[in-house]
Amino acid sequence: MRYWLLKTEPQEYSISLLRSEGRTRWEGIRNYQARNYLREMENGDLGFLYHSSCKTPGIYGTLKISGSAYPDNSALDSKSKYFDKKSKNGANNWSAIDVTFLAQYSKPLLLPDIKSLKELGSCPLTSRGNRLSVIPLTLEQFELMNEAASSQKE
DNA sequence: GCCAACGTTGGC
DNA sequence: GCCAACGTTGGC
Repeated sequence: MRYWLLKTEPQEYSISLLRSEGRTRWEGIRNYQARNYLREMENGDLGFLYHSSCKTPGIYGTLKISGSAYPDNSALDSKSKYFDKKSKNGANNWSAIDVTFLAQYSKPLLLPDIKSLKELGSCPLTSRGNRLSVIPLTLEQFELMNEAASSQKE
């Protein structure tokens, strides 16, 4: 069992949309390191949903990985915003995976609060210039952040 | 294989 | 909107 943090911009795909849909395809990853992490994911892994590029970046809820990675066909679709002209059927560089909604925090754990967790140790989320959209976490990091998020007052 | 130019990400 | 940081591209 592994633990992950998945980034999305709320205007792109929000926690409330994931909650209403229940399950979605996590597609459009166009970074090799992030893609490699998608391929390392296993059914039942747990993750956070993080919202970036918004007024209040932070962790908004939890999700579960469903199944394992498969080809991201949006790379082949010239009408898709994720189209990659270098990918072809049979030579598609990119992967997608399904995720299932678990919970939405009543109050998100915002980035300044995450940075204040000294026990977090080194994490790509809080290191300088972080741009990775799929981030692996240790069990300890996951539990620390989950408890910090769950124990927040309204 | 180096590295400058360019594009993108993401916090502020 | 700004800008630092980073990944990718492409000429050599």
